[in-house]
Amino acid sequence: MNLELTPVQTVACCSPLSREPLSATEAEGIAPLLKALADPVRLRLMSLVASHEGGEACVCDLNGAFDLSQPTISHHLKVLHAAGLLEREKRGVWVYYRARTDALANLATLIGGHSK
Amino acid sequence: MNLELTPVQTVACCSPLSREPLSATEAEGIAPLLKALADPVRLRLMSLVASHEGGEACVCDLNGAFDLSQPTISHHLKVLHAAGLLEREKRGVWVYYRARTDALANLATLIGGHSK
DNA sequence: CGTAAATATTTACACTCATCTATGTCTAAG
DNA sequence: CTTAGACATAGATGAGTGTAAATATTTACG
Repeated sequence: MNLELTPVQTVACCSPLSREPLSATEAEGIAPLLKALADPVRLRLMSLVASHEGGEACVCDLNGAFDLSQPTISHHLKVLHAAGLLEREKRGVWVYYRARTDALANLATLIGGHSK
Repeated sequence: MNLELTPVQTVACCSPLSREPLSATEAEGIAPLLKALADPVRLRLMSLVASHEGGEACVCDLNGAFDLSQPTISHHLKVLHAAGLLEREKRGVWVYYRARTDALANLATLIGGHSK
């Protein structure tokens, strides 16, 4: 039912914001990625995972950092995963999330346009 | 009525996502900036303004690029301005918007963390 | 002053979203 | 098989958001 390619692929295919105008389809591909990051809880989740030892963290590590219910954290992780910003891997009873640093780097290049 | 500091100032004061965990207050300061960008129309608006000749564009230049009513474009510009991503300057009958490239650069550094 | 043009504000509404509670699924251990 | 723990899903609710229509504000020019 979904005809879109993953946001991660989308963000890698266009020049920085200030170089040339974004097309409508490009913008519609990138916006979901930013929308996934545009939440305080998800920002902290990304930061926690990305800065965690080994570049990964299990949900049990993350739940404690927030004053939110476990399903809420699970929901936010799902959003970040759906956007392609987090990778999931189940090991035994635990689920580990790893940050997609390439996606973050591409996004940063698109926004800041520091080089290419 | 608003007791918060501008998001532009907020984003400049913390290390990249993958260096150390974001605090709750930091995340709440940065999220509005991303939320302002997390819309296809606003992304294109930022791109149009930033890539326009002279780094600025008047609303009359922007309205035509979209299939939306003028008040809607005005609304989106207001959101970007409130977030500190656009500067406003009225010259005669026209209003010119200029992209806050420093804010974009800071945001990119925070997300991508390419250096410091 | 009066009119026209450029842009902003207000109001209203449909839609999305963040969160909770309750429940389900999977894995490991007795 | 049963029980417990880790994580996900489902459904509900209240708050927020994108859009349009109508209206207001500002500026330029006769």
